[in-house]
Amino acid sequence: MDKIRKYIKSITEINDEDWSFFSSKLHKNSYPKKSIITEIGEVENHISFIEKGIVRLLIPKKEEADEITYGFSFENEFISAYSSFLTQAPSLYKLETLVETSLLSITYSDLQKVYKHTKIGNLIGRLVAERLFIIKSNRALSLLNDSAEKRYFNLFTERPNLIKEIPLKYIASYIGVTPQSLSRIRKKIT
Amino acid sequence: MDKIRKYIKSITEINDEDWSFFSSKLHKNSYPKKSIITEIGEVENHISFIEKGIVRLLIPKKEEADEITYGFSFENEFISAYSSFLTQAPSLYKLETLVETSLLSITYSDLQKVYKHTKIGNLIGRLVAERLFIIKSNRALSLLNDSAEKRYFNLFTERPNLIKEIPLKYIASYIGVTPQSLSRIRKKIT
DNA sequence: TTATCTTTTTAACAAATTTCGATAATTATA
DNA sequence: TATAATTATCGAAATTTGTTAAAAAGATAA
Repeated sequence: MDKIRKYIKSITEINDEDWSFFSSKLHKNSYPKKSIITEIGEVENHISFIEKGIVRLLIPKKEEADEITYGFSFENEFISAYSSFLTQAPSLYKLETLVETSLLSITYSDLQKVYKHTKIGNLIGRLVAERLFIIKSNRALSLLNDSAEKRYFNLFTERPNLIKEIPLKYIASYIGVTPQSLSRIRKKIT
Repeated sequence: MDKIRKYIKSITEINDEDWSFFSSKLHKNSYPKKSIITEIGEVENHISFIEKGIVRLLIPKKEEADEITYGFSFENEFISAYSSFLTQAPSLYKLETLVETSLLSITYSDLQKVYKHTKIGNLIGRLVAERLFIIKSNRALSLLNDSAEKRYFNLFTERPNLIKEIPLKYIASYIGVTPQSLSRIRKKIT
C-alpha cells in the first residue's frame, strides 16, 4: 500500500478519511509472467496500480510475430484496458504480464463509489485521466511524426531498462515494424 | 452559450450556481479560415469549445506537403493543445482553423478556479479528459493496427462530411501517407 | 553437458510506399 | 473572364519495408 499512497500524495493532498475509504476498496493480486490480466472481448472491470512488474497491452494476430503491442506499463503507473473500463464496452486488446507482477486493483463499481462519496475522488480521477491522455497523445504523435528508427532511439534514451528486460520482438511490434526490420535498425545504429 | 450548456448537460447534471460561475469565465472568439489559434512553442493558455467550425492540429515541416496533421476537431468538441495546457510546457504542435470557426474559451487560471470553487468542476474535467483519452487511444491503435487504406475507409464511414470539406492533402497527412499515395487509395476504392 | 526450444540476425525476393516529374483539374483572384 | 495558384492525379524509378526461410546465438531443462 505504500507505493500507491506515495503516488497519490505526489498528485494531491488527501485526508485520512478519503484515503481509508479508497484504500479499503483496493485488492492485491500477484501474477506470474505471461499471465493474462484482461482478455479481449471482456469488459474491463478494474483499474490497477502496478506495485511491481511490467504489463503489456496487445492485439494478437494469427502468428505470434504479427501481434501488435499497443503499449507497456511499468511500476508506479495505473494500468487498465482503460477505454473498455470507461465505456464498459468489450475490450479490443489484451493485458498480459511480461514479468512477475503485483497489482493493486479497484473495481468499476467501487471506483464510482469513490467518485461519489469522497471529496478527492474526481480530482484524482481527473489527474489520472489527464496523465493517461498525455501518454497516448505522445504515442499517437510519435507514430505519425517519427521514423521507426527515431522511435527506437527514443525508447533507448527514455527507458534504457526496457531494452534489456523486454524481448526485441515485442519492442518491434510496439514501434510498428517487424522483428527483422528492427534488427536492421539496430545494426544500423551500432 | 446554448450548445456548450447542452453538451455539459449531456455529460452530467449541473446546478445554476456552478453553471453561472463556469459560464462567466467563457469568452467567445471568431476566427476566419486558416487562422492560427495556438502557435508552436507557445504555452497553451486555453481550452475551447467549438461552437462552429473545424480545427486542425498540425506539425509543420519544410514543405507544406510534409506537414503532419495530428488531428481534427469539430463542432461540439473541446479543443486545445491539451498536452501543453496540462503540463504548461511549450506546445509541440499548432492549432489552425480550416474553415470559419467560433470558439468559447476558458483560460488555464480560470479553469483552476472552476476546479477549486465549484462542486462539479473536477467531475466535468475528468469526463472531458476521459473522452479525449479515448480519442487519442483509438488513434494510436489505428496507426499501429490498420493499413492506410483501412484508416481512410474508417474516416469515410465515421465522418463522411470530413471527406467533402477537407482538402485531400490534409487527410493524407492525418492518415500518415503522401497525397499521391492517398490518391491511389481513393482510386482503388472507387 | 547435451539437447531442445526460443530469440535474434541475416539473406534474397516480393510488395508497398515514397520520390520526382509532369500534367490535369479545381479554386481563387486580379 | 482570364490568369494565377493551389490541389489532385498519374507513371516510372528508387527506396523502404515486409515475407519467407535459414543460420546463429541465447536460454532452459533434462
